[in-house]
Amino acid sequence: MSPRRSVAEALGTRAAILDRSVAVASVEGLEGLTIGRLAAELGMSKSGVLGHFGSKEALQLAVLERADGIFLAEVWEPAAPAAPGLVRLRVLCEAWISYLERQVFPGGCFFVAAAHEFDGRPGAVRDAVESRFEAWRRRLGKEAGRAVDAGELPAGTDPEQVVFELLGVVMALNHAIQLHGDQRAAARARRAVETRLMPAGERPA
Amino acid sequence: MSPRRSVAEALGTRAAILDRSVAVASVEGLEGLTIGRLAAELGMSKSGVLGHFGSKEALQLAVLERADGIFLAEVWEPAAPAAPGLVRLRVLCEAWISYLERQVFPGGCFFVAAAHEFDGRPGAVRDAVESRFEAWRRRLGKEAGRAVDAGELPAGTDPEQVVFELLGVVMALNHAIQLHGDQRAAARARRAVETRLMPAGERPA
DNA sequence: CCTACCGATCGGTAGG
DNA sequence: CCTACCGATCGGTAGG
Repeated sequence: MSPRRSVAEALGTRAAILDRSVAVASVEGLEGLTIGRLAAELGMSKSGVLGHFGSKEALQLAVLERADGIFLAEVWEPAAPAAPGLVRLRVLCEAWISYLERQVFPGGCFFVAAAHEFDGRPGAVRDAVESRFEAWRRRLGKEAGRAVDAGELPAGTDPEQVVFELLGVVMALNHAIQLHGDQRAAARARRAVETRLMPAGERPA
Repeated sequence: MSPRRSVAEALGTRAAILDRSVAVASVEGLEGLTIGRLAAELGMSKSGVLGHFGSKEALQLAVLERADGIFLAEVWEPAAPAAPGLVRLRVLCEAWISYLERQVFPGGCFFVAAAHEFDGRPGAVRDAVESRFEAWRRRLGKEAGRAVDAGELPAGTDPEQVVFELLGVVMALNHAIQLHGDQRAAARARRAVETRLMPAGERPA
């Protein structure tokens, strides 16, 4: 009848564990995230940490969900008010580049890192990462398709091709920042996006 | 005066360890590569494996060197006979795409994976990965520069911008193959390279 | 949420 | 190249 911790306190603890986990996993990876280290950093026991999730895999899935919330708040939401089609696609790309430039996650894009870590290991974590990317590509593809339909991009442009190339630009930027600490890369990424999203009729000869 | 194993046998063992290591690390990562697992798979003792390298980090560096040899043989050497400039750059990109399509390393591009694994951890492995990428970017940049100088690419084209964008295309391809098993991605990558390496004067309006 | 514990595995060493 | 071993750490559980 009188739990030692209130529901609010338990939720606060859970949130604190997830915040710390996102920060650690961003740099060390979702496997490098260990219960023991997490417990020590939070001044808790290992079983105290694990009790909130049940298993390491469940913790990893919760961390992924938390990271997705941050990503959507940083990249998708700022673009939502923009006009659908080419304008929104450009705003999305700018928010995406800015998210990497500002190092919202200290280890770079959380999902790109998770994709590389888990693409060779079947399981729930891999499936979750894959479905996040698919959802994101659908979102971008929808805007690219609208831009083509509205005549803002050249007729015959394949929206999925555009999304593929934009994803590549962002991955190259993430790589340049994280591995080389290259600050000029953001300007390169912006230039590449600009070229790729040049409106119909404005292409240079 | 009479070692239990001849020098040739020791070199053969070392090569066998490295072959196995490259295959494992390609999928599980350079940290996921463990001495104990390697020993079990090779029917050796842990100290037998470790004796050839001295430490896990030294093993990782040797594995990286081995992977680099494979990469150069698969991607650089086929392009060496091609004419310098735009032709060689195109042949390089085709070999690079083919290397990913054929999954020369079962886990995808060894260096992209290693970059993500180590970009947040200072040390000799990280430095080695970074210098491999720099060498590769210099090679590509040199060909791109020649193509610009020869008028094969539009005047004013920034060779480093070209390299940045090509790296992005390849990274997007690697991602699509490894995470999504998307076989159409190679065609997308070829299309993107073709657009990016369109000769001066052949750009569509 | 804790203490106390489990078996497994890690990288590495001693000594041969 | 082996056996035998080291301390440390892993994810997870029992019991409270």
